[in-house]
Amino acid sequence: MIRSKARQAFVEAGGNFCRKVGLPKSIGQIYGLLFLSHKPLTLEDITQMLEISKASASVGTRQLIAWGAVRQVWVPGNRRDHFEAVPELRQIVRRAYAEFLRPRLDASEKRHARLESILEEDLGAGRLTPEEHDFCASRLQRVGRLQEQLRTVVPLVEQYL
Amino acid sequence: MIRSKARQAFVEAGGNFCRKVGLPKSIGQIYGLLFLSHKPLTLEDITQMLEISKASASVGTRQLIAWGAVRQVWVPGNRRDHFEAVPELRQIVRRAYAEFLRPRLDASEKRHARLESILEEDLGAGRLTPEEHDFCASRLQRVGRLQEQLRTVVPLVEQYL
DNA sequence: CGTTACGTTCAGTCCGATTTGAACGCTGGC
DNA sequence: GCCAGCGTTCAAATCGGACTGAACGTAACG
Repeated sequence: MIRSKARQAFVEAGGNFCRKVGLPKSIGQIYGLLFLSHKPLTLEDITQMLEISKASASVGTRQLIAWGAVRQVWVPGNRRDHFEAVPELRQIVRRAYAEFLRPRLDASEKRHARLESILEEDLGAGRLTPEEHDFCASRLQRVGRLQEQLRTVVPLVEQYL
Repeated sequence: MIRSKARQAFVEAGGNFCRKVGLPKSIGQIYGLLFLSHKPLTLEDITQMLEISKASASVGTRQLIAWGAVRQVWVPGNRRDHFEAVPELRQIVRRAYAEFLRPRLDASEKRHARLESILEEDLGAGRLTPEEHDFCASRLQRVGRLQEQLRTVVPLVEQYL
C-alpha cells in the first residue's frame, strides 16, 4: 500500500496513461511509483506498494530499463536489485519517438512506395479501370503529401522539445 | 471481396494502423476502403468487401462521420445510405488533435495542479516527511515543465501541418 | 395500410493481451 | 556443498474491448 495520496494518485495517472496509449497498465504504475520515490525500490517494494505480482513487476521493470526510463542501482550490503526512475522526461519522450514513431514513419513511407507499384500492376492486370487507377493514384498522392508534412514537422518537435 | 490488390493492401494498412493506435481495426479498414473508392459505397458494399458484420459497418461509419472523416451522401433513386471518405487528411489529423489530444492535455494540467495541492495535504497530515515532500515537489515540477513544453510545441505542429 | 428493405441496437461471443502463480535456475552465504 | 533468497520464465487464468447475430424500429414503396 502507498501512504501518500499524492503518490497514489500519480501512480494511478501513470497506469491510466499507459492503458490509454496501449501499454500495460503496470508499466505506467511502476514508473510513476519510482518517479516519486526518493530512494531506489526493490522488486518486493514494488509488488507490495502496487499490489501486483512479482512477475509483472519483473517484466515491467526490465521493459522500462530497456526503454531507458528506469535505472538499476546496486545498494551495498543488499542482494536485491534496486530500481530508480530516470527523471529526464524529455529524453524519454525523445527516445520513445526515435524508437517507436520514427521507425513506423519510415516503414509507412516504404509501404507507400510499394503501394504505388502495386497500383500499376492492378492497372496492367485489368483489376482496375484506367479511371479507377487514376483516382486511386491521386488519393495515394494525398497520403504521400501528408507523410512529407509529417517529415517536416517531426524535426521541429524534436528540436523544441 | 476486393479485386484490386492495391485497395486490399491499403485497407489492411488502415486496419493495422488503427489497431496499433488502439482503435477498432474495422474503422481503419472502412476508411481505407472509402478513401480509395471512386464512388460512394453502401453499408452492404462495405460488409461484403471487408467481410465484416452489418453491425460493425454501421457503428464504424457513424463513428467516422462523427469524426468528420467520412461523409454520408444520398444517391438519387436509391434508398440506401451511401458513404464516401473525406480526403482532406490534414484536416482530419487536426480535428483528431483538437478532439482527442487537446482535451487530454488540458485534463492533464488540471490533474497536475490537483496533485500539487494533494502533496501539501500529505505533508500536513504527516503522510510524507518534509524531505520526501520536497523531493516529490521537485519531481512534479519536472512534469509541469514537460507539459509547458508540450504546450509550446503543439501550436507549432498545428501550424506546420 | 401492409409489406419489405434498411439501419440501429443490444446481449452474447470471441480474441488478443496482460496478469498471475508456480516452477525453475542462479547466486551468495554458511 | 547445501541452503535460502531472488529474479526470471511459462502456462493458465483473467480481463477489456471489438465483433457478431438476431431482434427491433423506421421509412419507403406498392
